[in-house]
Amino acid sequence: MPDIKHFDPDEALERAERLFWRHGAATTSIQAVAAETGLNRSSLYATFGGKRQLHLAALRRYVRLRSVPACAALADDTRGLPAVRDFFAGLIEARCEGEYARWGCMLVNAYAGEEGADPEVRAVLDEHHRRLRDAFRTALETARDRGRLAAGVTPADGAEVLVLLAYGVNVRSRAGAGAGELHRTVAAALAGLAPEAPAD
Amino acid sequence: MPDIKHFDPDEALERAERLFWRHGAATTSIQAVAAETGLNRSSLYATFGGKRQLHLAALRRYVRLRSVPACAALADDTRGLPAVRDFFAGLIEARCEGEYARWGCMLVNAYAGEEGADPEVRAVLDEHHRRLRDAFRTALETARDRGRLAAGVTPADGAEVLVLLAYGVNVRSRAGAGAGELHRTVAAALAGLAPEAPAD
DNA sequence: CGTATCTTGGAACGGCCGTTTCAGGATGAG
DNA sequence: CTCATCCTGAAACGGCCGTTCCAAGATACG
Repeated sequence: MPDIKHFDPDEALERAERLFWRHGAATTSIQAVAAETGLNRSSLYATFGGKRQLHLAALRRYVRLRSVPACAALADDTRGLPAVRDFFAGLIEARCEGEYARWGCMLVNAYAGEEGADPEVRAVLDEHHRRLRDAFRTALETARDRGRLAAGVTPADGAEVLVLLAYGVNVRSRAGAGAGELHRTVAAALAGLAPEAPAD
Repeated sequence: MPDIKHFDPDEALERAERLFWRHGAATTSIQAVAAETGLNRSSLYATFGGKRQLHLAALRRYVRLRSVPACAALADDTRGLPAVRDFFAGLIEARCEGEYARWGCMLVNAYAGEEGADPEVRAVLDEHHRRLRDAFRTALETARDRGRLAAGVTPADGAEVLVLLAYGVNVRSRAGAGAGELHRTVAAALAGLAPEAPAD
């Protein structure tokens, strides 16, 4: 039997993910990934195939471990608007404090970069957009069914608005917007979704 | 007397602006700008000083000729919410149709790229953010003074929400979102700003 | 026309890019 | 232990990067 890998591919991928997330695909070199992981370039090429595939794998890891769980938590939260409120609270926290502060969202960053032209990247971005929108819609449908959604708002349209709002939060947080400012802004936006006289 | 420039610097800057806008700073080379303008690299360096300064100059040109006029039109429009509605209509049109379709906003693109780490770039972005927010606030104050703003909304908070919404539109349009979808979403968001029973 | 001054074209710089190649070392089945 | 198999490290590839340098050309004053 052959030799076996001397490192954990997923741990290396996580390091690559962070570099791509923080600095973007264009300005992250294979050299930099090799330095960060402690691996030789040959091992990276043997494992992932090249920069394009490595970036895609990192993007998909980000979706799998960060975007999907957050959307699932939102979709599974049966409280209606409070679920939306907590989703944004967690988003702002993650974007403004801790290890990933001011990194923005890796997917939104990719939207704005040249890498968005790649069809496979675009597919990942579109899939994420749908997932987040559907999670918002589920939460808004719950709110509506309980009479806790403002009269003029449909869950479908409201969900699209909330996705754009989330994109805006991701953009602004990368430029250093404070958590307090973002919390306040999101609260104002969500206030428009609740009925004038909240039932609780 | 010396020789005189054999080209129009602002025309060259506009070509550079378009390249940076569409492809981003990291993936636009001086070579590419030279090819696009028909100029030699020496002329570019003699006129603009280097890639960093060229990119900054292009960014500032974008602000001066595109962002500032749009914000001024919004701030000078005394109709209140209809001014906001028309601002978004023009934005979506520019982002989805015509020459610059699917280029997004050069400033929002810069937010997401590595170039956002540059303090001078950040200053341009912050200035633009304030300008757009203040224009929105002016429009919302007008609406409020005429009783055409929903009860729970303050102009200051509403303006911040609208800026995030605009950022979201810019992000999504770059990924190919349709004008119809964006118009619909923006309309839903703006509906939340108007009083339940519109006065007109 | 001569000349001082600036622009221009083109070559050249070192350096990093993504990628490939290959010898040598590690592995585990037989 | 043998050996086929795969992995690793290091060197090398051509190519493009941003930038600098310099000779040749264009210009407008005297």
